[in-house]
Amino acid sequence: MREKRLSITDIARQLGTSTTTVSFVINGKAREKNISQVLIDRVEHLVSELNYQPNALAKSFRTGKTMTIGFIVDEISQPFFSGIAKYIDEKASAHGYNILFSSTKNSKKRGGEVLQVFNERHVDAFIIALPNGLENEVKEVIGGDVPVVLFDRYISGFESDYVLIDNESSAAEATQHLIDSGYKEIAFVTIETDQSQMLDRTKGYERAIVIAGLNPIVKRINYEGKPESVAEIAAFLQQNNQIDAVVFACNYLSMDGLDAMRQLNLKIGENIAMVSFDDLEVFKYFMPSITAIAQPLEEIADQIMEILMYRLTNNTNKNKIKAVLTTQMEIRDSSQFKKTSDEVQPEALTVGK
Amino acid sequence: MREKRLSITDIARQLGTSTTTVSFVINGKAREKNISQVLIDRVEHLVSELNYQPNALAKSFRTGKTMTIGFIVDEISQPFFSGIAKYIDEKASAHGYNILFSSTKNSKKRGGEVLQVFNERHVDAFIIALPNGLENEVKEVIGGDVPVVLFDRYISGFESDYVLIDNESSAAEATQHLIDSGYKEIAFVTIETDQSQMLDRTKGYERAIVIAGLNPIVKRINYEGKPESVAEIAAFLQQNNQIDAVVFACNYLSMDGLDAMRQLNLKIGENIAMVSFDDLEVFKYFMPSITAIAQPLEEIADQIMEILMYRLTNNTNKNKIKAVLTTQMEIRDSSQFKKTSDEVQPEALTVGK
DNA sequence: CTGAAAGCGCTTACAG
DNA sequence: CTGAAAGCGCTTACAG
Repeated sequence: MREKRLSITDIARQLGTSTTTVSFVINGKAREKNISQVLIDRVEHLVSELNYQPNALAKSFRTGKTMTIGFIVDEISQPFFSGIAKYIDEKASAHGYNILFSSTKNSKKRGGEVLQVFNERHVDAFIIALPNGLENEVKEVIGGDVPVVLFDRYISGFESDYVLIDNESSAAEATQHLIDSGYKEIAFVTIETDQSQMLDRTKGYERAIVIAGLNPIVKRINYEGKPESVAEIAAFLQQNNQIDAVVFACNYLSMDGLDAMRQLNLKIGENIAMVSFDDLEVFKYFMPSITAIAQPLEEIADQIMEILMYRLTNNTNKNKIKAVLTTQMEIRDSSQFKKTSDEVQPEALTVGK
Repeated sequence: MREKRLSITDIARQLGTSTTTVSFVINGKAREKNISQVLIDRVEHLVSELNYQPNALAKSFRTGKTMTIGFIVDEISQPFFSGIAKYIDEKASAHGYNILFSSTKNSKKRGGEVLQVFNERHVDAFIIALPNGLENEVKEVIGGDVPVVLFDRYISGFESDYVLIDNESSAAEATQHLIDSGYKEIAFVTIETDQSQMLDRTKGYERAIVIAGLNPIVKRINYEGKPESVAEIAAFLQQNNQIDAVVFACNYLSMDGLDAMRQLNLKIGENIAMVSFDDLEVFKYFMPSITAIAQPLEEIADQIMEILMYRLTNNTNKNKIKAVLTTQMEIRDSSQFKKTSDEVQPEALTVGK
């Protein structure tokens, strides 16, 4: 099928006209180029009769546009990223764009390579959750003429279009919710990182704790792998057994925390409360269900695509666009009002296994 | 940066040689084409000095190869598909390929469009979880000269390379496990579909049930959306309250089932046992943890890529390759040996909200 | 209003 | 051993 494909020359020849005319008609520039209606009709008729499809490769080569968007994230299989990917794909497809994706594994080296490869492929735009330390590569590789929208995290001092959520106030809200529910020893589990979203979440937690006159208890995991993380969280909770509530700073930490608490035989909602930053569908079905800060995935994707489409059609405005979206706290059973010790049903401890 | 790019002509001119020679050297054909070592060295030296990168678009246009693989699934955000995507990306990147993805939303129409668009973009190969009814489109659009590997499901009578799992025996094994654990009224919840993987899973369930002399109880959800599905499952469980165990045929049904059981206040592992076809990380941390059939994601991706690389380098072998992988049943608490009624702790019913 | 033609940056058959 | 040149299928400045 691919071999016998028609070219624009075939169409022009059959019509006794020029490729110029055919090209103009096909690309909807007929009016603007003052092609006569008769010719337009003849071209359109033959094109649809022969089901002629222009060769996208030739077109890309000629115009430099690939109708492709590079989507670069830490790991595509993380629910947050695959959720964003879903909506980005929907919206990009509607505009005739397709998504080329790759995961950086949170590695600067791998991130640089992906950036380079996608740039060589001439993607028309980039959507990136950028690993730290890659600012120069982004600037250099992309060289200013390709639209880039960063999301999930920002690089301070790095000018770019951004779509973010209000991490600080969301974390503060989650913490305040635990305070309001009567918890006094509220820990915050995050990762050892300089990624902005994690720092801002920590800041929000600390702000709420300090205002309430409580002691901040922050645990920073040096993330090397799931088993290590689970062990570290378990050790932390064991060594600080005064802790009555935990805010986990992102969904994989919440997961690791659930594993740790299970291993320690801690009963969520009984011995310990928790809130997860990032919601997952399952959290609703957990016993008890898990309170979570839900990021507005579709809205994030919407904003990203809106900015991108704007840049793609009109990149003269050099003012950077920064969208900061709000989150939604889904209050569930894991953060119920704190039971005093005599309210705890002793038999509860025997159940759930 | 993009504007001032060097072309192969620049290199040739600076070297006083021809583009032919430069092209041969760059593409590693220098030896084969008997280019003298002196010339090779001079070309390589200048290329690396100027950091010359061939224009990928020109190359694709000329050769028809895009070093791109089209990855088409129902929905990229489903954990099974994003998990496969993760490994496919890793392996494809290692071979210099990148992944263009799109979701079909399980729609024949949308699937056909994606197929068409990716084909026009000249992807070098396709990896597809094919919606039913799209066999002709695949055949027509792809036209036989582009490698295609189908996964997750097969289309009976449609010859192609496949990577599948042994759905029937996996479902039989899961069912048998429930039988062995003392359950007698074991239901199977699937969707109304003619997709092979779901039919095979149903077959496996029925086989085990019949051999054990039990009554098959199959519920087929006409999947229209999550709330409807949850409601249907809930109604089904309520109307058939003799059911003491359920096998859910895929991960989103397991999720919906968890929601339904929660609404009915059924305690998993107490009032009702369950096994999920498809494992999720969270199932390990559930209270109780959920027994699941785990598909070997990385192995599936490995097989897909192995077949693809074989086809991409040597597509003369017309015999189709069919890989059928085995699953792993992760036995957890949701399918514990059935408690007799006096063993059930009555207070359990008051816990978990 | 329309067409002849150059040119994008490669690859490769062909000639010597 | 090496190079001049055609050609892939488009787009578009230019001429009329």
